[in-house]
Amino acid sequence: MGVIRKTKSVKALLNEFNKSSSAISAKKLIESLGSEFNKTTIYRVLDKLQDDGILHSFLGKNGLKWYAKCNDCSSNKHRDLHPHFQCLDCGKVDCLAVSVTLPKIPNRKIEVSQLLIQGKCETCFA
Amino acid sequence: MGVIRKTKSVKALLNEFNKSSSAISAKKLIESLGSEFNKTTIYRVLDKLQDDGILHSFLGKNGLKWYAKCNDCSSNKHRDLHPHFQCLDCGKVDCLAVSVTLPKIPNRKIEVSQLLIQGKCETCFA
DNA sequence: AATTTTAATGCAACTAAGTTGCAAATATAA
DNA sequence: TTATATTTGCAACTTAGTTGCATTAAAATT
Repeated sequence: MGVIRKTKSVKALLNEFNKSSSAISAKKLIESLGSEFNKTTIYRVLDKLQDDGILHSFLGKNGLKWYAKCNDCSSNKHRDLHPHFQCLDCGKVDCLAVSVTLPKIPNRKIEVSQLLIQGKCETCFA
Repeated sequence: MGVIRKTKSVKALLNEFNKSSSAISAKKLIESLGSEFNKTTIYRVLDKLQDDGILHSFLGKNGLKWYAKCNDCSSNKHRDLHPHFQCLDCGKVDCLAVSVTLPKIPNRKIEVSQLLIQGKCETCFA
């Protein structure tokens, strides 16, 4: 919730997410920006952008952490179901603009949900 | 697909999964069986049991790997949607006996899906 | 039952994503 | 411009999971 400062690293990261609407893994961001910024900084800025509701995160293949711009999500709560699609061939991950209805689960309180769909993307599905 | 041998480690692991129907993390299994078997062995047996369709795996909180007994899943393909519920308080994970309908996604081929629901379980939801 | 074959195991060293503490640097407020 | 609070880099660390290889133990063959 902190006041986020417009530092070089914040700008650089936001810029990456504005280039395309795909999700980007922390690993990838460190590959592309790691010579300019320390990986600790990258992790911390991503964290902060998530806290501020600008990005949301989820786990992809192999437990890698991915981030994507929040579109519909309210800034501080992430209660909605985020379906993500990861291509098992090229590794690309997209947020799907589709809503999924959760099953009714009695006696439990749902706080977050994560739906990861894996397969072949438009490009790799020949 | 290899012929799986009935070794001590295989029996011990199967025994753990027969004790309860909850999912168990690899980490937990290493904690409870790690003095008797090497962690490498545990990881390898889990892998093999998965290959043979006896267990299935998925990623929980923090990207930790969890395993659970396969009930409805066909032995070699895991195309069905497996909803899992992880309690954010006590950490317990259960396979939900609920079916979830996947959205239609044109031009992509769905191979696996994973739905992780997080919140408070029956016990922790007071 | 003894031997051969093949798969399973232990060990130690490694990999890699992500984290932590702290001193130095930088952005913002005063 | 100075004071304050946040951000950064660095190096060292944590930890889940993996790899190669020599040894051991199942199961198949004789």
